[in-house]
Amino acid sequence: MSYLDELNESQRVAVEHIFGPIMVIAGAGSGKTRVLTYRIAYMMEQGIDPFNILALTFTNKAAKEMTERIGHIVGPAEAKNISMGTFHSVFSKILRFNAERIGFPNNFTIYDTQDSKSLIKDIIKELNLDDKTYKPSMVFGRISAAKNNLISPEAYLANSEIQLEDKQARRPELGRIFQTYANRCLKAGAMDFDDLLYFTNVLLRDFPDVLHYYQQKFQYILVDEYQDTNYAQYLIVKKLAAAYQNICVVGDDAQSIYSFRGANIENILNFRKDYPDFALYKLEQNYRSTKNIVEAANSIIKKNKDQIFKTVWTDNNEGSKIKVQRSLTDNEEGRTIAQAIFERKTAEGARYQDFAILYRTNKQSRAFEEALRKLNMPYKIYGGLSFYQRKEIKDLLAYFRLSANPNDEEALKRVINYPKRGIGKTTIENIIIAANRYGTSMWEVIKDFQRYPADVGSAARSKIYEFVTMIDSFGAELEKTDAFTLAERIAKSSGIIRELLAEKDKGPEEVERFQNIEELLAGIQEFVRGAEPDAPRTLADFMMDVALLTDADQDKPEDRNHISLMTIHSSKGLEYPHIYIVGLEENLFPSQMALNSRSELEEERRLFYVALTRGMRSCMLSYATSRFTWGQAIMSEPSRFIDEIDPQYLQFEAVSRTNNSRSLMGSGGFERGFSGGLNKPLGTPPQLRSLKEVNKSQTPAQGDNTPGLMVGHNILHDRFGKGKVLKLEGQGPDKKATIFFPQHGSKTVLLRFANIQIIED
DNA sequence: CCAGTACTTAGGTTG
DNA sequence: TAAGTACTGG
Repeated sequence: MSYLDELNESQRVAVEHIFGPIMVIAGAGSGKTRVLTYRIAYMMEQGIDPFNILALTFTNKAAKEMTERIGHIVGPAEAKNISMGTFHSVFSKILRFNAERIGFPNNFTIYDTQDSKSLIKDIIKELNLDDKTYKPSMVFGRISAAKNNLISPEAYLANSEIQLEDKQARRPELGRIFQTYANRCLKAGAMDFDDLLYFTNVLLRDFPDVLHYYQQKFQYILVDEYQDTNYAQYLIVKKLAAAYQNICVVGDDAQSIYSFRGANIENILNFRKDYPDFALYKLEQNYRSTKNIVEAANSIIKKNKDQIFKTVWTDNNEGSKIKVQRSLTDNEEGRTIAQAIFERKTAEGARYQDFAILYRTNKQSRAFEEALRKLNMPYKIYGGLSFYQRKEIKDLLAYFRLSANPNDEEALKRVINYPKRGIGKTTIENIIIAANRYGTSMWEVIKDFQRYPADVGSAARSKIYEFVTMIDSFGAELEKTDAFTLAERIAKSSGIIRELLAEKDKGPEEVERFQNIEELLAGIQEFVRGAEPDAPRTLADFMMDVALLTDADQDKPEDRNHISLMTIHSSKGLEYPHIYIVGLEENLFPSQMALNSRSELEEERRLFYVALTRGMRSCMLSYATSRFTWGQAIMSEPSRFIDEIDPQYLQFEAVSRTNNSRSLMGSGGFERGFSGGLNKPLGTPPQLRSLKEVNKSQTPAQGDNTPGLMVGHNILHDRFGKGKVLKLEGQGPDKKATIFFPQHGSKTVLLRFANIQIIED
């Protein structure tokens, strides 16, 4: 067993201790992943069936890498049989097997945050609540927190403490929104991210046979990043492990940075209570970073009160000191860092992938992006708006979702009138009203207006009928056709491709949109092609976990030669030879919102600790003295975290490198400020405004502007040019025509307004 | 019904 | 600044 020789003493003990509860407290860079992979490989060599192993990781990427590494030791075929993945992905699979038990279809949709917020927004409107007191993101946050603590809507409403709290905060209707939201998700056959945990717990709580089945299946459980699990995750793991108690949790309290989504450091303490005879191992030797970095990080984390005592140390070289870099503006910071990377790369012959720029908030990426592009250095931004969040992708996915689960309300609302097919806002609102009245989904209503009468005109009904027929026809193909063929067909016959093609010559963004659709289709093709002979590879299969994918997951090894830009949160678990922690300013890092309490500030400090410990050989800290926020330059002070590092590990570089002729004038930021002032539109003078209002009185023709217009006529429109009349409908002032314009596609216009001439040809 | 424009307002991190 | 909504003219 050669790999055991690659472990130090404490690592080896943790690997070989495979029965009973154990906790591994693993300092940053101490070989935690190595312990986990070797432990699983070791278990399998001891004869444990991979089917009986459950390994929960924090990201899909970590799961994938670990599966690969275990595969190298025990063989890929065997490694594949381990249940390894994020909580969300493993639980979503369990839920799909058992969905009908809890009243969901097994092809339930997973709502992403966007979907959830959009639904909440609609509900707030429907309940006639003020959307200023009930801001969708705040409401969503409350609901999410409730679910992470396994509080049902009913329990929420019944809990007098919560109710009092909401009343005092002047949002007494939160419980009702929560209840409505849960109801609508159920009707839509949809779960949000939190539901994946919440309902897994319900399933295991209410169905002893299911619990028993999974307890028998998962006789050996490993949990990575245990410090970032929330109450729901804690309880589920506890239930699953109850029968055999072969549970190994690995974590580092110093790297707990997800309390905002319910992560609870108490779980570490609870572990001691739940398994009093547990074994505790500490991994304290850091193999990743220089002495300077390790010591600097230690000197920071020492300032926190809440922590489990441990001493992280390293045998590595001392390394260079941590440079502190000041810039005048955020844009100059971008140039300075890009320049610094360029110089180091040249001096050391380093590769691009050796560098990472880490920031607190996604929006900071811009300055670096621009600077790197100017210097022609390849970079990749992780996080932010992911591929699957882009509008055009979500639109197409909405069609896929509808095909698999037509009750999916968010998908339906998204595409029932996209591309435009003349189903307007009022129509959609009335469908929702009807659906609510009959306690059913929007789809059921539009499928059968006889059964569920709705206030929808006959013109709209016929268009809806066409839409329903189309979705039905897609649905009928789901099981018969492979994912790629069907996806392509949907893209075409939904009109999305036509829509994007028509806009393609508008500009580079439109071209990119079209390419994104092509990329998605190519991805589906690969999904089908990469399938094992008898594995199901339908579009529904593809859709199963699309909602759970992130950008980092589709990172291909071949194109890794770039500088990485990401938030510190998403850098967790990664390492880079050279890192640049930027935007170290008060109110940005630590975030202004974290200044209210000690515990929040300590979490920011842990975040800084995580950032520092990503670095292997060098680390630079950077801040700017002024920064653009919402179009205004705001002065900023260096972060307290810089002062908190023992100065013996720091080297201050007071003068900015790019402080050359160009920036004397006041670099980027100020330039922007100036031109902003100069180009600022003068604003509409009051006189003009009132003139416009006068004009209003002499507005449009009461009736039809183009009498005698018939279907089939060729016409000339003042904006869209030549076209052919396809359809006429409505009477008097509401009379409208659907006209096909070769250059613009088909449009519906009100004849009262449209400037149309009939032409002969 | 559609498209262009004026106005408002964002608090941050992620599966 | 940038995105999202409300308004308005055709």
